[in-house]
Amino acid sequence: MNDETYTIGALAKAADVGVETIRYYQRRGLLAEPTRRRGAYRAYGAAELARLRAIRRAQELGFSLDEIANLLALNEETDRDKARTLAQAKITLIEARIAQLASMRNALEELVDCCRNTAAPQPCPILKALSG
Amino acid sequence: MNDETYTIGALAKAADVGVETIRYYQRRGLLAEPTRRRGAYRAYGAAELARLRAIRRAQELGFSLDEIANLLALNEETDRDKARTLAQAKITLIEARIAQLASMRNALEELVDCCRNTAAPQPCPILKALSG
DNA sequence: CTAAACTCCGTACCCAACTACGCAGTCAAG
DNA sequence: CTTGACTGCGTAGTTGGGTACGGAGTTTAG
Repeated sequence: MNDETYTIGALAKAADVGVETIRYYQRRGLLAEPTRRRGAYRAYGAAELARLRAIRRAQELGFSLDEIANLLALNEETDRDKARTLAQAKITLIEARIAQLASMRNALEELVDCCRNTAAPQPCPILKALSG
Repeated sequence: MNDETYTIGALAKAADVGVETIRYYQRRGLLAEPTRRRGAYRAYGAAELARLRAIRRAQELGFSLDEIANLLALNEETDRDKARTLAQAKITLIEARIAQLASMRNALEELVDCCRNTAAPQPCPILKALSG
């Protein structure tokens, strides 16, 4: 366990993911199957750690694993346009989702306000709105 | 097919859901199993149609089927506080999700802007940000 | 009366991204 | 050299909200 090679467990700890997650990424083709060390254990290096961290960063930006596979296959110099297009498309989707959530929130707030401003014998405006 | 009873297919069409969705809601306990008409077919009425519509409205407000089951079990007069509490909690969750999405969008926009403002020989800032 | 359309039921499958399980083989410390 | 942790592998289960399938039986229009 020097600074060049990790077992799967050490890599998982370093990248703060589960061992099964790494195996899963390999099955999905998101992470290359590494060379095997003595015996049959996988041996990983700094490149795999960096890639796992890149996957996590991309996830935090909202990309799916399929999209991440595409992104990470791009060339940093020659595929700038492709990367920007993918990012822009993701922004559009995120904004659509935000708008949808905002309209849910507004509708709910209206109902809650209405509920607060009417007295007890009247039926609940929230439940009323649902039932018809 | 008069105006009092529906077969499952007619009800599905009236509520704009699939036949399988109705059967699924019954399995989940969200919709009561109706009395059977002549033969072994289910016979539905206006109450079931109203309930399906209520389920769809609640879904549009962001509630899960489990939450909807709870909501629809509430009494419109005596459970006002419970309904308001549930709605308020949902608003809080929605706002948290919106904040998360907004921060994704901001990070992506920063990268896209950066990408647009740097020239071709430099590596793509988006891909750079991912890889480290 | 027959054929089409509908309904019955249970069960399996879909999406995404894991997570769990079980048992055999391997490795490192004492 | 043993013990216990770790790893290998394939397969199955999770969540949520359904959808699809297949082989019955039922209904209804012509």
